[in-house]
This record gives sequence, C-alpha cells and structure tokens, in this order.
Amino acid sequence: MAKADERGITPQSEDFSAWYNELVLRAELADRGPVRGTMVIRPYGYRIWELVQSALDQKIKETGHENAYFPLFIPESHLKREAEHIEGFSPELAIVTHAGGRDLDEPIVVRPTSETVIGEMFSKWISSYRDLPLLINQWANVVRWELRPRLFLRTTEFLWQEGHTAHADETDAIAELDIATRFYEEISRDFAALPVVIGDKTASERFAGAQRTVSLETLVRDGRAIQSSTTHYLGTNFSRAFDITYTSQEGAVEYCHTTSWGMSTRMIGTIIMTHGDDRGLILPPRLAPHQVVIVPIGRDADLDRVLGESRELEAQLRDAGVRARVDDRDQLSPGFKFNYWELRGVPIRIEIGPRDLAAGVATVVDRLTGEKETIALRGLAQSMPERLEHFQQALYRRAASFRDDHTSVVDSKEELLAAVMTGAALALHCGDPLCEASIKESSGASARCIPRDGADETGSCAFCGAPSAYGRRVLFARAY
RNA sequence: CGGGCUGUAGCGCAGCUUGGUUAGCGCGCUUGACUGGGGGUCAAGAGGUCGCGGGUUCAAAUCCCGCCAGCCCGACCA
Repeated sequence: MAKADERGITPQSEDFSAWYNELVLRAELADRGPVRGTMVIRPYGYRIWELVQSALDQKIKETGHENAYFPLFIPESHLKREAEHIEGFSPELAIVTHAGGRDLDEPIVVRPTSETVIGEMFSKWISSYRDLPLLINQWANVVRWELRPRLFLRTTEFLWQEGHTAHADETDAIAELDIATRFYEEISRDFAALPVVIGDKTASERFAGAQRTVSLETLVRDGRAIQSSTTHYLGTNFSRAFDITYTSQEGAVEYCHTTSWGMSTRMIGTIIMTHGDDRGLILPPRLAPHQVVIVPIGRDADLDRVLGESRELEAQLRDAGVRARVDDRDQLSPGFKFNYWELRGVPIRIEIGPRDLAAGVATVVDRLTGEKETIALRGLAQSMPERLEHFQQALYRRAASFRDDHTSVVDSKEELLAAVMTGAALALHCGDPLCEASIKESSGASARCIPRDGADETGSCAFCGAPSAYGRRVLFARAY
C-alpha cells in the first residue's frame, strides 16, 4: 500500500484503493469489525445512510409499498427450493449448525437475501386476485461471505432495503420493475448526485433465479463501474418454488409473478468514489450530515464576538432548513478545521473572523471548486438553500462529464480492450455468454448492462465479429 | 483458493541482516503558557504481554518451526 503523506491521504492517481480505504477510515465513516469483512458504520457514515434511507423510504411508501420485517434465519431447505437461487448463493452463505448448546437437526442459513422466507409467507397470505398486488419492503441486514471484502462496497454483513412484490401477471410485475427503477434513479440523481446508466443485465450477469435484472450503474473515478442498485423480475420461478398462487376472477388457480429490488450501504461507497478528490470526500448537499460548517476565527474579546455571530448565523441557517454547525472547538487552529471538514466533504464552509465582522461579511468557501467569496452576513442564511442546490447540481454535472469523458463507443476488439482500461465501452455484442467470458478473461471487464436509452443499432460483435444481439450497444467496464 | 506484503504504544513506522542489559521516532493524547484567516510553538507528562505457541541460546522484537489475523492484486461476487 502506498504511504500517505503525514497529514493528507494517498492521492487517487497514485493508488486509488489506498485513497479509498484511508478516506473511509480517516473521515470516520466506518471502521473494520473484529470479524473479517465486517464493518462498523460510525456516526458520520451512518447519518449519510439515514439520509438515504429517509429519502428512499418516503418514495417506497408513496408508491403504495408497506414496510415489514422478516426473520434473519432461513431453513436451509427453503433456500434449496429454487435451484438457480441456491446455486448462485451457496458459496457465500453463513450457516448456523449449532445453537442452544447442541447441533441442529437442520442447518439454518443467515439470510443472504430474503426471497425465500418472504416467498414462504406470501404463499400463506395470497389466495385471491383481490390480494394482489402485494407490495412489501423490508429494511434489514444480510450476510454474504464474500471472498474479497471492501468497506461499504462489499462487506460480509451489510444493510439494505429489499422490496418484494407479487403480481397477477407479467405486465403488472414489469410495471412494478419500472416503479422501483424510477425511484432508484431519483435517489441516485437527485440525492446522491450520481449519473447512472440503466439497463438490463445480460443473462450471465443476472440475479440468481431472475428472468430479468435491471441495474443502475455508476462510473467511479478510477474508471470502474459499480452497480449501485438493482431490480429483478423473477417471473414465476419463486412462486412455483413456494407455491405462491391465487385464484383469478375467472376461478382459475394461477402463479403469481414476483419482483425484488434492493439498494444497500454500497451506495455510500459509490458516492465516495464518484465525488471524492485528493482532499477527501465531497458530499452531495442533500445527503450531507452537515451542509454548512461555520469556522469562527479569533481570540479573546474577538472570539466572543465572532462566536456570538457564528451562533446567530447557525440559528438563521437552521431556520432556513440548512443542516449547519459551528465548529467551536477552541483548541484547534482554523487551518486544521479547514482540512478537517474538507476531508469530511462538507459542501460549504463559512469563515467568520474579526476582519469579516468589521465589514459585516463572511467568507464562504465551496468544497467543490475551492473558491472563496466574501458575502454580506445579512441575507446569507436565506440564500444558502439556493447555493446548496447549485452545489448539488454542479456536483452532478461534474460526475456526468466524467462519465461521458470516460465512456467510449467502440467497434473493434482492440478499441474495446483499450477503452475498458480507463473507463467504460459501448459495444455491439453477440450475446454469447462464452464471448462475454472471454472479454472478461482478456480485460477484466464485464457486461454491466444493456443501456435502455441506447439507440437502435445492429452490426457485428466488437469482440468476436458474430452478428450482434439486443439491437443496441452493451456497456462494458471493469467493475466493483 | 493462488500470488505479494504486514503484524512492535491509539495511528503510522524504525529497529531484525550481524541476538546483548533502560525497545525508539513521528503524529495523536494529558497539563500549562503563548498562539489563531490553510494542518501553530515551546515545556512537562502518560502510554508497550514487540500477533500467538513452541524451540535454539547464558541471553530473543531480532534466529528456527508451527499457528493465527489483517491488507493489496487475482479468482469469486444479487
């Protein structure tokens, strides 16, 4: 691992991984737990998660879903009922075989996801077309024993939200997919300032047991893609396995069509890697625990006046609906505090010193551009929501240009392989899983999704030359 | 599971090659004074089963064997 400068963090360009790890730890977002791959989410990181949660929970409820809670433990036999599902998950299961002081008759799985328990319950709860659609969401922790953990991006245990719905037919289930995809898109764009590429997964990248998987992909600053959330149309695979049936209006017994969809604490890792720079985090205002930090500067009598003015401004900002905080720690120098809050990604910093006070102004500093402005104290608080909104949009635009600058349209094997070294590639593909596998083998890149907003296009596969499938280009990138 | 690396104070590390008596350094922490617009200065302090177990030796952080843990790069990964 590259060594950080005494005070700063390793630059992104030198070692992105080291940058990321140091940042997560130094910004006090999270710490490693005692069991390999586990993570303690510290208050600053957890607050970001709470802000994601409340925004998403509101959208989930507005669209008619209800929250519920299902058990952490699942009988192993349940998981085995859907063949592809168990096959996909078995390598990463944590299984309890001993409890209550003795060996268990049947092993119990710690949920890696809840399709099976929820399916079991759905089959009891649904009997008529009048019971449909059934729209349930759960906020929970899940456990997946991944081989290579990374803080927030892939932890042994993580927090998420998982939506599970049952519908009378495919049309209704697909409409549900669109609803879930839309609110993930809105959370990503409007709250996390993440430009996403949305599209279906290819067959080999689909969720275990799904007929369709739609993913939201983000391109982060080292040129890799990350799936920040995903929705699945499960067809009748799970309803056949768990006997989720209903009697239709015509009196026939039919299988339900089910969906599931999730967004996890990985979102925080995505935000870090999309927006962060060599000075630290840059948080989108709508998800920032502190949107504005006020640093009072001065001593003795000056300090009293400056602190008083800072507190007054803090109160005004709060009245204006801004999450503001005065950093009144008197043992720390202003310069220390500037770096401290920049590392933590606070969008706007306001400095108030004797010179400012004498002129009735404050110094306002933008975390994204580093620009300092002198602004009259009068009216400053009232204008802050608009300033934060501009910041939010500028952050989104910057990420969108980065994505565009690092996405190439490619038509040959050579171009494809070159493009994925520094970003994403849009290529026609034959649709053959074996061809996908060999792209992965030669470049490390995988098919992220088939972007739904791509233009209609056919031709030959950029990699192998066979006729293209899908009628559109496929997004390839190395991924987290 | 392969390849590489690392375990010494809260954090980051030196010391190990060539064993030696009180195990160092920087940051952080505590107290005080001065300071304060980009990571302040000085002074005085506190803080250690050198990852664990065994072995060699008069003597082990240092040499040997075994184990454990963690990180990085792969493989794997709704």
